[in-house]
This record gives sequence, structure tokens and C-alpha cells, in this order.
Amino acid sequence: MKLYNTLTRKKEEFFPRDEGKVGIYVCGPTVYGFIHVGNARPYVFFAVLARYLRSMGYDVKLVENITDVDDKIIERAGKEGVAAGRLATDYARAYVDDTRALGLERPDVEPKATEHISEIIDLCRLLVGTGMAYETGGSVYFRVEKFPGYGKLSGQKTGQMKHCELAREGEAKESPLDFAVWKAAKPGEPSWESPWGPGRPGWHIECTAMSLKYLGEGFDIHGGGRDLVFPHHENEIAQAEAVSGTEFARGWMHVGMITTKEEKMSKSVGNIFLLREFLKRYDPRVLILFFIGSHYRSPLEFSAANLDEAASQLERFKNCFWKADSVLIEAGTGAPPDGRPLEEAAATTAEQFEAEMQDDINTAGALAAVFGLVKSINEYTEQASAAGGADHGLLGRARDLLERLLGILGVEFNEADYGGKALPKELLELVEQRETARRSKDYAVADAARDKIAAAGYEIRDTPQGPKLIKRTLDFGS
RNA sequence: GGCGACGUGGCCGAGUGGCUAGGCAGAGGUCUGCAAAACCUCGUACAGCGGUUCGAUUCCGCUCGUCGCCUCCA
Repeated sequence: MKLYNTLTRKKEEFFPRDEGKVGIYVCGPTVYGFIHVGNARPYVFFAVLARYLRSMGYDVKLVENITDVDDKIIERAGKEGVAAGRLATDYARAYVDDTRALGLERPDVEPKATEHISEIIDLCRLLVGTGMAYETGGSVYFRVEKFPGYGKLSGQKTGQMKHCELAREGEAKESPLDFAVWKAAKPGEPSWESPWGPGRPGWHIECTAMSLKYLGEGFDIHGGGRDLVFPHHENEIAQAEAVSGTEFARGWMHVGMITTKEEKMSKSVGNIFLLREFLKRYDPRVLILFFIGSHYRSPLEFSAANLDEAASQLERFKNCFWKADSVLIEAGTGAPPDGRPLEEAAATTAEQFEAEMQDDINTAGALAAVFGLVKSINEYTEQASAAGGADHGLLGRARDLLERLLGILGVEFNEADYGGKALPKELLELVEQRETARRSKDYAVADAARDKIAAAGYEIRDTPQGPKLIKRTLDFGS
């Protein structure tokens, strides 16, 4: 399998540090507000990556942190007049609720910065001990220019950094490039005791400390949004490697930005769409399909038209499963259609899906492969329905393959999506009424029955085997 | 100013030195009382200009345009 490594700027053959095991660390949110759909992209992508690696047989450990102490949190808490700790706890819970609603499994570990203060202080102490960091005024700063590899991830050169020119006020740093690993607390701010007095972790250090704690040095994949490359990930590398002298993470994967009106979605721009608002209106799988429809490194435009397209795709999958399962439920006495095209399509799809995923997790290509299988299943069920007979084993295998591949992509289906077997009796009675009316060509009555069925959330579809019911659209609107 | 990415048919979006991506939308057809779904048919697209090549959308250069990072940001 090939994965693009930000560090080397090329696709590289992936092999794990430890045979059969993969350790992944993803930078999660700083919890000072509700997360928006842009924040959800890395969450979804790395869940899909983990699913795929597991399907390959790897034992995957996915660690995604929650940064619950930070300047932003303190600032926001100050504005709202609540305690910073309380604010962080509330938004951390909201983050878990919102991401849980996506329907994907949780990361294996979700460490919080505030629960790893002693590890963080240890790391700071080591940095000071080696001379890579220094204390001043109760804060500890990293000496950027002393670290030879600085800039290797982002391609930034210290001499050419724009903010070289910007000296910040109130910071007694040796160099404007230096960044805080430990910040002295001002009165009223959350703080912990440390060798340098009461303070809190700087941004970056918590991720270094927690990734090393849970995955160890030289772990396999470190990821996050593209915008974290500099300075966040660059600084994480500096902190870790300044202490250990060995490679911090072997591979770096960065997910492209979600844009609205061609501009990056971010809290500072103010063009955000909250994940929880999205989920009030759409099925979570619409968002997942929207994400996986393009390559993870590409920027992606968040728009109603693009979401509607994803919703249509979800419908297409739903219809395919419904139809296949309808055929599978029936005994059928007719001769089954020629199964060879479906058999071939299943083999081709599995192969193409693998090839696309092996190539830097090309989910868009993998999705195209899946649609090929949908088409073949539809053709088969179409013919089977007309012939009144089917090879249940073959169709079942094809259907299960579809379910499995979509599952790897994070899109799961079950019969509840289209109504299941146990339909309410009133609905079946309405169907009967409509059939009776149709037979006597009383179409006004028939259509009235259909409207009632529609009002109950079901749609009627006439087939050679008679009328069937399917649960209506999965998305909630737009 | 520095670093990087990208510009594909009506739209979204993969990909490749010569061979159908796929989806959505649209047109026609099959089926249906009408629908819905599904199936069949239909679109010779690769920003522009040069170059390399038997041949480039795919490689190289330039131009134009868009975006990201260099400051908090997934």
C-alpha cells in the first residue's frame, strides 16, 4: 500500500514499525466551541483509514486527542463568564456527542491534555535539561534556532518566516521564533504546579506528550488537517526529536480543507457550518459520502448542490439493497438469470476497490468501483424480478460484498433503512385498498391510498411481483 | 516576499503518454393506469501558449487564474 507522506512529499510504500500493528495519532479539536463540518473531515478520514487497515488484517491503534486547555478556551470562557475548565468539559462532551452521531466507531484512545499534565511537565523538564528550552518569567520556551531539523515537515525556512519581523508584546523570548512549551499562569487562569511555578501547557506539547505515551517513538502515522502542518506539527517534531534524537513519527498524513465559496471554512473567517446543525438536516452518511467522493488531500467545496448529490448517491445504494433483499426474500420458481456478469462484476469490483485503496486511500476511485457493483446488482435483480427466479447464493454474496465495501468506506446500511420485513399492518391494508381500487380502475381512490402511505413515510413501487413498500428518503431535507 | 497545491465534459470528481472512470443533473426509450425505482441509449472534457514525442489531458517550460500555509485554525 502506498501512502502520501507530507514529510517526504511523495507516496511511499507503507510498512508498519511493528509487524502487523499500526499506530496512528490524529490531532483532534481544541474544545472551545462546537465543531464544524470541516473539523469532521479528518475525524471521518482517519476512521476510514483505520477501517481499511483493519480489513487488511492490521491491529490498529487510533489515538485522537482532545485539547482541553488552551488560550482560546480561556479567552472564550472569559467572554462567556464561565470557568475555563467547565467550558472545556462541556465542549469536549459536545464534540464526543457530535462525532458519535456520525455513526463511526470511536478512536481507541481519546486522551485529554489536562489528564496528562505530569507527562507534559516531564517533557518540558527534559527539554530544559538538554538546553533546547529555557525558562523565563515562569514560562518555558523552545529554542527554535537550536533545533537543526526545524522546518523539515513544512518546508519553512526560519530565516524567511514572515513572523520573524513580528515581535510579540509581553513575551520575554530570546527569539521571536521561539514558542512556548509551558505558559506561566495569570491570576484566575487554570494552572498546575510545575518546577517553573504555576502554569499550563503550551499548544503543541500536549500532542507530543500524548502521542509518545500511547504510541511510542517512531510511531507509524501522525495526522490532522492540512493547516496543522505549520506550526503545530513542525513544533511537535521539534519537541520530540530534540529530546529523543530519534524520529518522532514515520509518516505524516494531512487532510485537505473544506471550503465554502472557495474559501477555507474556519472559525476565524466566520464561514462555518456546525456539524450538529448539519446532522439536524441530513443523514450522517451524506456527509461521509460527500467526503469520500473526493481525495482526502484535495480541498472540498461545501455546498448544498454537492451535498444533494451525496444524498442522491445514498438513495441509489438504498434502492440497490432494497431491491436485492426483496428478491432474496422471495422463493421464486423461475429460471435464474445468467449469473456470470454479476459474478465477474463482483470480482472486478473487489479488485478495483483494493487497488484504489492501496493507492493512497483513493476513496473516490473506490467509490466508483462500488457503483460498478451497484449497477451489476441492479441489472441482476431487474432480470431476476422479471424471470421470477434468482441464484440466491450469488446475489447474496454480491449484496454482502457491497455492504462490506461500503462499510470500509464508513457507510453502513441495514434493513431499517428501507423499512425492513415487519411493515405496519395499517400500511399493508392501505396497499390492499389501493390494489383493489386499481383493479377496478378507481384511480382517484388508489392515489389517495398512495398519498396516505407517503404521509406515513413510505413509498409504493409496483413490480412484476406486485406492489412493494420502501421507506422514504434517508436525508431529512434540502 | 518564502513554501506548497490546483485548474478535467452542464455540475461534482478520479485518472492515464495512445485503450469507457464514476456520480449528479439533462434528453430519448423500456416498464407503469399514472408514478417511483431500475434498466437501455445519448456527452470525443481535460485553462492558454510553446516544447519533448510517432503520439500529451497525462512529461517539461512559460503565461493567466484559483486556493492553502508562513498568525489562532481540522
